[in-house]
Amino acid sequence: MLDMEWIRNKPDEVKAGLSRRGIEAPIDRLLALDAERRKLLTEVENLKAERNQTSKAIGKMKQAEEREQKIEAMRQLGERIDGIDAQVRDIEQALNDLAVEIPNLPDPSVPDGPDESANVLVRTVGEPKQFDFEPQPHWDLGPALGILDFERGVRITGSRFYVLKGAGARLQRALISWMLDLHIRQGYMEMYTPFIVRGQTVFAAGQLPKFRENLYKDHEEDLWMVPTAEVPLTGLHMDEILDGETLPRRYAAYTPCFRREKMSAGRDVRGIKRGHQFDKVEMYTYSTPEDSSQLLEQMLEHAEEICRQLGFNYRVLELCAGDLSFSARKTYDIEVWAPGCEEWLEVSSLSNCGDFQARRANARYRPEKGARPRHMHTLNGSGLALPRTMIAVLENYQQPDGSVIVPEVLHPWMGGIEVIQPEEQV
RNA sequence: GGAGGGAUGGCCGAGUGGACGAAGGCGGCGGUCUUGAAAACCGCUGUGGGGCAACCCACCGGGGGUUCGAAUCCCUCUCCCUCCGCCA
Repeated sequence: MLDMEWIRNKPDEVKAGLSRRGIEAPIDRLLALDAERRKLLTEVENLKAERNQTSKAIGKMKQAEEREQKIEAMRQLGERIDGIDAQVRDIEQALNDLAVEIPNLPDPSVPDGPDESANVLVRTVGEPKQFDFEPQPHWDLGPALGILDFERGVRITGSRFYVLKGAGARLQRALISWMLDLHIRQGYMEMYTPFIVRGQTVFAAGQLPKFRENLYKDHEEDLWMVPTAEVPLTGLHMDEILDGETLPRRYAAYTPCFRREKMSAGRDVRGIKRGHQFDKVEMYTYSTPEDSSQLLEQMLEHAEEICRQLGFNYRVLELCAGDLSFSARKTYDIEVWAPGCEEWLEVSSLSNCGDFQARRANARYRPEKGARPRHMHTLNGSGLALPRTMIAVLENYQQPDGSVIVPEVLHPWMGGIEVIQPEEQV
């Protein structure tokens, strides 16, 4: 949610920012409603002041005649007040309906561009791994090793679901544990959150009301399955006022993520790259407005550390204005090279959302004792998305015989498995 | 799922429809006293909105209603607690 006061004072800047995203928001309509709202508010508040004052006096009146006369006058005044109040409510509803659909403004440092083709390559780290044989894609490797089962996933649930088996399931769990432990060393507090949340929480993160069709929802209750840990972590401090000295606060959480992705049916159908359910370890930071830019760079570094320790060849992209997601004002993506399916896989997306989500969540902090509360800034970033990390591990560490070497950093969690060999009896 | 009880300011805890934005206590901040500290005493101590100065409006879990006037009465929803049932 954008700051109404800012829209009122700098409408041209707001329009310019939104047009960089390729969006023409109804700012003028918003301003007209806002002016009307304030006009009516001033009017009705004056009437209420009069009513309050007279009602107080009525309580002390002795003469029945004067008393009755005033009561009648106030009854009529009350009707006028009710009428104007109803108008104000309608206007506020209309105002809100418009405001909640307007995306965040891009940070001034974000490059121009209409879509992903204009994203800027920040750096590439490492070289594509060289093989003296033809590297296989994971959708061949995994089933051959008996650690990845598409047929049974489809049988249980439907298309785009799969089962990880044996060392495959264990490898994913090892990645989760290792990444969480690394994030703890990087200064994050590990969190375990609910995986289904109320609509208000989804709204706070920005996925509602606009992206309803991408979410799974309980059929009779207002409960939604999380599309990312970003959602419960944004909800964590809803309606709170935190002590400024406790910022920044860094949280890391493992959650499954559920996405209907109706829009993307037909894309990336092969393999485990894009499913309706996937696991992710997420980093999240609450910060002051002053620190958030620098903290985004830090979180990027923290995610890159994972890629480096896994020995990946990866690249960092900065998203252009037209490719930013709804709540973000600046975003970096990290992509790793998968030699089997021969593509760059987005394993992480790190965003500074500024005060956009905090405003929707009413999450504030007090800079110092006695000072007025301000909205915090929120930042989120994957560290990392599991299926794509699994793809990169399998495809980069494969050997000519189809076995896969387990990266050394994961050994403590693999129970002695250093090479994944074909499983028996699966 | 069934029965009952509750929800008040940072916390605890009062509150007969008009004197309550709300007693009292705790905590916090400032001051007096003191060489310093403690104690004692005095004062201040919520959020949002409109004007953006004085001031005004709203908020006592959420929403709706009764009334000239609601923390206080009515309806409804949510959440919490206790007991029973069921379960991991």
